[in-house]
Amino acid sequence: MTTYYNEHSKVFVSVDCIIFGFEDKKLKLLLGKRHMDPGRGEWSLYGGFVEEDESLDDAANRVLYELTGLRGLYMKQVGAFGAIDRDPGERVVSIAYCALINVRDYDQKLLNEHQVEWVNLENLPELYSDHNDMVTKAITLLRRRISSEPLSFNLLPSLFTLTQLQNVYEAILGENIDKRNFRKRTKTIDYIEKTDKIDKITSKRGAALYRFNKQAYIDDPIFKL
Amino acid sequence: MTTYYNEHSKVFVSVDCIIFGFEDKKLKLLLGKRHMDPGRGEWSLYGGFVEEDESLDDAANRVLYELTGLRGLYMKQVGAFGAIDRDPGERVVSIAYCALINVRDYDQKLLNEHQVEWVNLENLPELYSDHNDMVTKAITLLRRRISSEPLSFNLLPSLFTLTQLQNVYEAILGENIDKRNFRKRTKTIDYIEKTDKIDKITSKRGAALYRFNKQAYIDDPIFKL
DNA sequence: TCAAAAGTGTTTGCTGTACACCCATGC
DNA sequence: GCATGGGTGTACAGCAAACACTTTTGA
Repeated sequence: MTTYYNEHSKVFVSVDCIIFGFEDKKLKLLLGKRHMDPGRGEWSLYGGFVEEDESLDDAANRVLYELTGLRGLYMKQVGAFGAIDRDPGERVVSIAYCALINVRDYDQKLLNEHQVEWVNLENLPELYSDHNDMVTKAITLLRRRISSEPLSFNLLPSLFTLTQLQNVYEAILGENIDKRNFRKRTKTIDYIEKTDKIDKITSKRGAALYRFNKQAYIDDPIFKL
Repeated sequence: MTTYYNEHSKVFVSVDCIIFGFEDKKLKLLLGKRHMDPGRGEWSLYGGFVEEDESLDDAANRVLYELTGLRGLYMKQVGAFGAIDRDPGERVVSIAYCALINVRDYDQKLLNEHQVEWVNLENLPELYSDHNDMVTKAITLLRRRISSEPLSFNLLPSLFTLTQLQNVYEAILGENIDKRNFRKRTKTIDYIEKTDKIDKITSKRGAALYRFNKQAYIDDPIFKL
């Protein structure tokens, strides 16, 4: 039961993107140093203000596109952050969004252009404002969801080996997984399909490449890994 | 990396409260009819604007207190809703919060005073704006959390019978639970304590009253029911 | 005496977990 | 020929699910 608008104050609303990537068996985050005040020089998530003509989701996708040049990425709202003085300049409410991208899809030139880099989650620096809280919450959600939703594939190329897939789970959950048990489980999942292609890059013997059959998942959306 | 504030537009930010209650083996929602434009007369969640001197969480707690006169209730953010035209009047971004309260703690007089009522979740009417979406998301989160966090106790009096507790789970999960298996599980949970009190209201024979020992939970916060 | 809710154990199947060795290849 | 990562099966335990009858008491 809201009361009349004009008795109330407006605030800035922004979105901040927690962008996860995966490389060298490690989870990474795309971070940059702020190049404006307040907080100039501090490590920060990449964000932007929500404009009049766009929804929150649109704003998050726009910001992500500006940074990566990629569209249609997996993205999910993490939550709204609204402490009074969370932004040192003005009152800004920010909606955090979490994205999962395949590091190899990300154009290296853009790293320099936007002055961002992939930072290992393990040695996360102190971030601007409440961005550390945002990251913490995003990781909690990611850990909870990774076993019941097919998110892991977003962090990998469309063709991947079972070892790569297992490495993603180990990085996110922060624990070692038994190889035989893991592969046994993948075998029961119909839409993790073995292709006839072989990856010869990471091993001498070569490893079978698998792919995620999205349509098969949509037809029977049960996931447990 | 946000750019300068004054290039951007401010918007109204509100909170909306999804208030769950439990009575007669049914989950209920506290709803009212809007008594102002836009949307006058439509069923709606109870909400309010976020003011300059309060955080989002503070605003949600204030709104909930205004409505119920109760403080310290369980409350959790559901998410931010920000479609451009979600509010027919002005651009308003709203943060949905979910609260769990014991219906018997709620002063009946306030029902009339605020013109709200408990509505069975099963026959939920069409709500103002995107409030149905908020409710749907809140229920999804509630279902997911009820088995791994001690939320159910918030919907019950401090002393409750195991049958009442089971009824809460059945109402939230929407399925019948085997009584013996359910009670077996409760027995393994140390902080669901049997008291020496007997409830003689709902049964002739009388049922043992239990209580949730919050401190014991905090000391060993593992929950699985 | 009957209706209504409380209370109580056992069996069975399945799922999750622990565990170690051979294979193919490039260098 | 050896170092590197790929690939495979079994046994056991613990948990989850199915299942039916007795007890108490107020009306």
